[in-house]
Amino acid sequence: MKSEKISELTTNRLSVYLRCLNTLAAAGIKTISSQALAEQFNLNSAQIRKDLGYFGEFGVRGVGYYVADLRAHITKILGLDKPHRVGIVGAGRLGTALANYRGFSKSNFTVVAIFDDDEEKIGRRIGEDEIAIHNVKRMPLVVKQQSIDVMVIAVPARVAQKVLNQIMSAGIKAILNFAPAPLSARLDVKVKTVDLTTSLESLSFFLARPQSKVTTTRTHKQQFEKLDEINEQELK
Amino acid sequence: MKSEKISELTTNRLSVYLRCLNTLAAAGIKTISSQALAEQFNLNSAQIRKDLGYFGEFGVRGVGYYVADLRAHITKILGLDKPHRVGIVGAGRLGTALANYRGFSKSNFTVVAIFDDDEEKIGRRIGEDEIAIHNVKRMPLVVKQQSIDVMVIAVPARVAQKVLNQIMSAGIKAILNFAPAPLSARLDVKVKTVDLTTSLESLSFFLARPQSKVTTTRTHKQQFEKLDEINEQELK
DNA sequence: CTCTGTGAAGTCATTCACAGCG
DNA sequence: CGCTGTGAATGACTTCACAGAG
Repeated sequence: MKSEKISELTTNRLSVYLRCLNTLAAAGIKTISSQALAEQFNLNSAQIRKDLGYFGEFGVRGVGYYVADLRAHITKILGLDKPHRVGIVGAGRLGTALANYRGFSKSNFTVVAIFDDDEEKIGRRIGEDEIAIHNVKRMPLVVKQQSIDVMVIAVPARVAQKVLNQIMSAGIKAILNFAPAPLSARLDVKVKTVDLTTSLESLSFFLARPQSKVTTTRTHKQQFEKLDEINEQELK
Repeated sequence: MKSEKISELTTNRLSVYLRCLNTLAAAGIKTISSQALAEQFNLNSAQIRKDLGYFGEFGVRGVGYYVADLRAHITKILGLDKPHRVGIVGAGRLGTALANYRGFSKSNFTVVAIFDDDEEKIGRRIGEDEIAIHNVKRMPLVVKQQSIDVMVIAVPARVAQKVLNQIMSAGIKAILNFAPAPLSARLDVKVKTVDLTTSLESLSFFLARPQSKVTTTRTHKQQFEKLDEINEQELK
């Protein structure tokens, strides 16, 4: 176990490995080698070993990794053994869709509050879980009361920096940003931006020049494009 | 103008530059140097010049770039001068939220169809634009009729690969995937995955070890974290 | 004299390849 | 003997630094 700096590329991949292990565990597979794992999910075996190597020695030489064991380790590494409580700023379409999204719960994330500045919306409750919409001004208070540790920005780009500043003032250190805006944050605060506009525009570039193949970032290429093995399943 | 391979990191940044130029144009600024652009938006001036350099010589030495001119060039490079027609597979919460999202239109994207396999939903129309929900089996037909060139996957991970195969069969070459699943695609098809689970889990990792600073991918660091210049705006 | 465009250098990430453990 | 863990090699991306255009 070293104390090197861990790249975000590595943490992203750990999340992917965890997902793969979940699939394997569900299939009843008890043990797997880095090679088998790599082949099955289009990854690189050396990279798996290297990524895991930053955190310890979880494998057994000559055998591979015990699925349940490795799963527990990665869960711990990613801090998913402790629950996270999520707030969403912006009760628009995206914000409410995210509030209702059930996919987070598997990873121990629960949406517990929504914030907005629209008097019309404040006080209402959203979705089956009846999540309350609070006045954005009460954020510091609600963050404390509800023990929120992750905040999602789902507001227009125009006000994103202001909202980010409020979130930082409320003491939040981890933020998932959906606003297509360049944001500045303190160094002790982590902002992860998901930019749908950029994603689409990048796809548009690909369409605009089908001849000159765009080089995909290697990680993604491996993860998502298996060389030619087109596995055309029947149309449903 | 060279004919090198363009990295996806570059195309992502072109999209960001375009956004910055839009802001500048709106502010009435006619001309800007790579340095000024970099400072204003937390970018690196050499990288801006290098990125642009792959496509031509758009600047004027001693002056910088003409905002309107560069904007037109990048728009053309990204293929945003031609409209794109988008289909969404999955009429769940995420799919419908995306169908209603107005942010795409600025970039010349229009959502024209939704697909689902739920008989309850097929035939209905969604949102102000009354976008029809089609049977996913009719995808090849609707793709042709509506000239769809970009498809969004907003279905559960379980069926994502199957849906991707159907999309590829329908002749689509550019796909934005929201399903948290490892997908395989033909090499002539571009799949861009937006993985909310991985994003959140990566944030969780950051929270789990605040001591050892995670090294952010440099591009993002520059874009989103301006060294210490905390600009604490008043709470609204 | 300023700022672009670009080789060269530097930094970081991935893949190779193999020593050595179980 | 198979597979991990890891230095060494390769490759990709970013930043530096400066020649030369305007």
